[in-house]
Amino acid sequence: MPSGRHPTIHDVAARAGVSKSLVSLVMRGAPQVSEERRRAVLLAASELGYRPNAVARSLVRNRSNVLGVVLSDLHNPFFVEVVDGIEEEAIASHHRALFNTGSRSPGRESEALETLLQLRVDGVILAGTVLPPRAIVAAAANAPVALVARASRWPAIDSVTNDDRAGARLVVDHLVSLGHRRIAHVDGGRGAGAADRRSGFLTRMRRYGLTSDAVVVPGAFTEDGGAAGVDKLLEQSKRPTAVFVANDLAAVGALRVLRDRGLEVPGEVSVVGYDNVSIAGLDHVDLTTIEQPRREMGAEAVRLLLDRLDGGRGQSRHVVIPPTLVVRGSTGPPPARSAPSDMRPFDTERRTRS
Amino acid sequence: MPSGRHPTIHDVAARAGVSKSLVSLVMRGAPQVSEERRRAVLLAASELGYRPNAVARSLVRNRSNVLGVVLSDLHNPFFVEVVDGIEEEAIASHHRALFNTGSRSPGRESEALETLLQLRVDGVILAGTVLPPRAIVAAAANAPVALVARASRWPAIDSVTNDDRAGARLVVDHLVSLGHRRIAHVDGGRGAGAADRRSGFLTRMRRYGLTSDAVVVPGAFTEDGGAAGVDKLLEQSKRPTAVFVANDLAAVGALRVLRDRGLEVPGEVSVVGYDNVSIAGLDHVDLTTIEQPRREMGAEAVRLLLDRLDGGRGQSRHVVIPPTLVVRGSTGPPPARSAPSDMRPFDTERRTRS
DNA sequence: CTGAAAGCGCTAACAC
DNA sequence: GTGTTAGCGCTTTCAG
Repeated sequence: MPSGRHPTIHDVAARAGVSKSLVSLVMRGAPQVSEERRRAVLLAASELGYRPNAVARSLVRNRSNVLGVVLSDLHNPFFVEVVDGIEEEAIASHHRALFNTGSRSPGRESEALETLLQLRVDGVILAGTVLPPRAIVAAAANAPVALVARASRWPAIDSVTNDDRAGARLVVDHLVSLGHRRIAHVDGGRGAGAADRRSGFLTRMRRYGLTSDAVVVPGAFTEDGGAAGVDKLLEQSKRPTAVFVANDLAAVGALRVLRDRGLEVPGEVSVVGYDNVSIAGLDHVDLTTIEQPRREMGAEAVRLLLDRLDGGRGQSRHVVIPPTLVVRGSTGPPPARSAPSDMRPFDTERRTRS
Repeated sequence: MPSGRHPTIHDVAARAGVSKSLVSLVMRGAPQVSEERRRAVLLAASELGYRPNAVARSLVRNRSNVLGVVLSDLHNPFFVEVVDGIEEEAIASHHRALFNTGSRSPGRESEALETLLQLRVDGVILAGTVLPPRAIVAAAANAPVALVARASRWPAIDSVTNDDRAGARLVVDHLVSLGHRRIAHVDGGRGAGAADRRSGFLTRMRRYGLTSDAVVVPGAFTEDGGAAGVDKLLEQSKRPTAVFVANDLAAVGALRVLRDRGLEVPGEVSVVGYDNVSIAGLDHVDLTTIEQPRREMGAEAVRLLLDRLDGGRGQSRHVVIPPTLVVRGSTGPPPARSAPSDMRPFDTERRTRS
C-alpha cells in the first residue's frame, strides 16, 4: 500500500511493549540494552516492516549523513568516474552521496544546488559546475562546499583540481617535440578548467616563440563543441598541423570532422585531447591525451568535506593533482614540408609527469 | 560559517515583526497576504539568508517532492540518457530527482534503495538494477516504484521497458537476411533484459530452423564482458559468421578483441549490439544496433510515479516500447564460402519497427 | 487577513 | 537499564 502510513517508532514500541526511547536506542545499536528486549524490539520492527524515518532523525540531529553532489554533465565520462570515487569514499565513511545534475545549464545547476541545501545535506560537492561565484559562496554559508575540477579562490571553499596549465604545457611540449609549430587550440568555452587550459597553452607557445603560430578557436566540452571548433579552424587559410582540443569528448567530435573532410590523423593533422576518458583508448579513436586521476579526485573531495565536518577545520585546502601525458596514435610528426623543429627543451617520454 | 545554525522561519518572523505562520504563508506564495507584509517578510528572509528547511517541511507534510532514482551503472551511457529524461520530466512536474548508484553490485543497490526509502522520497525509480524481487516488493510497500529496463510482474509496481525479445528478433532477422546461419550471442549475464534478449535470440533462431547454429556464451553489460565472451567464442572450432552482443558497451569490447585477432568486421565476422548508445555511431565503431528511446523511457517512469501519487491509481501499468534496428557498417554478408541464404521471411529495411 | 497551538517522527538529556 | 519530557523547523487547523 503505497502512501499508506509508515509504521513509526511508536508502533514498534507498542508492539514490543516497551517505550519509544528504548526502540530508538536499539535502532541505533546502543550497547546498554538487555539482549531480551533488543530481540523483542527487532522482532516487532521487522514484523511491522519498520523503516527508520531519516527525515525526522535529520531534523532533530541536524545531521543527515548525506553528501550532496551537483554534476555538470553526466554525458562526460570524466564525471562518471569522479562519481565512483565520491560514492566509494562516502560509503567508506558511513555517509551516502546523492546526485543531481545541472544539464550543463547554470539555471538548472543552481536549482540543483538549492534543492540539496534545502534538504540540509551535510556537505556539497560541485563537480564541474559553471555556477556563478556568488552562488557558490552563498552555499558555503550553509554547508561545507568542495569544488571538483574547478579551483576555489575562497577561504571557506575547498577544491580539488588537476593542474590544467601544466596539462596544457605537456601537450605543447609533446607537439613541439614532434616538430609541430603551427598549433591550434579548440577551447572549452566556459567549462571548468577551460580557461586555464587555454592560457596554459598560450603561455607555453609563447615560451617557444610560437606566439604567432598559436591560434585559439572557441569550442565546448562536448562532441559538437569540438566539431564546431575544428570546422572554424578549417575555414582559415593557414591550417594548423596539430590541434589541442579542450577535452576528449570534444576531441572525438574533432576527429569526426577531420576524417569527414578526408584529412589523415596524424598524417596531416595531429590531435590531442584531455581527460583520458575510456573512449580515448578505443582502437580507432586512439587519442593522445592528458590523464587525471578522476576517482581519486572524487574521493579527495569527500575527504575534504568530512574533514571540515568532523574536525571543524576552517582554513580552506586546495588539492592540485599533477596530470600526465598519455601518448597514443593520434599524434605524430607534421607533414613533411613543415621542417621538423629541433627544439626540445624538455624530455617527453611515453608518460611524462608535469 | 558552515555548520553555523541556519536562520529559521522564526528568525524571519521576528525580524519582520510578524508571526511564524505568516512567514510560512509568504514562503509558499499564498495569495491572501497584504502586499506590504509580504514585502517585509521577503526582505527579512533575504537579509538573513533564509533558506526553507525542506526536512522539516517534508516531515510535517509527509511529502518531499523528491523522486529517488537507483541507477545500476552510470558507465553505461544508456542510463545517462534515461537520467536526462527523468530529470526533465521531474522538473516539469515540480519535483526533483535525486540519484544514487549501485556500482553494479546488488548489495550496494539495496543500500542505495534503503537510503532513498528512509529519506522518504515520494517515489522510486529503479533503472537497470539487479535487485532481488523481494527487495523491490518490500520497497513498494513504502513508496510507489517504477522499473526502467526491467519488466515488473507485480501489481504494485510499474515498469517501462523496451521489448527485448522483439529487439533480438530484429537482430536475427537482419543477420539471416544477410545470409548468416551460424550466429552467436554473447549474453548480458544477469543484467536487466539480458534474459529476454537471450531467449528472443534462441526462439527466433529456432524459427529459422537454425537451432544447432545458435550458440550462446556468457558475457556482461560491460566492455570486458563482451571481450571475454568473444574470447570464449574464438576458442570453439566452428567459428560463427556473426555475433549478437548483449549491448553496445559489450559490443565495443567484442570489436576490440576481434580486431586484435586480425578478424575483419564485417568481412569475416558481423557484429550487432543493443542500445544505440552514442559511441555506436562513432566513425570507426560504426555498430549496427538496436535503438530504444531512452529519454522517453525515463520520462515515462516519472509519469507513472506521479500518476500513482496524484491519481491514486492502484493497478500497475507496464509500458513496453518497440525497439528499432539501426543498420551501420558492422554487419554485412558472411564470407563467400558460406552460401548466402535465400530465407527472407520478413522485410528488413534500414530501420525496421518490430 | 493574522496569530496561537498542536504535532509530524525522532533524539537527547534527564529522571526513575 | 528504562521511561519521560522537551523540542528540531515547519505546516495546519482554528480562533480572533
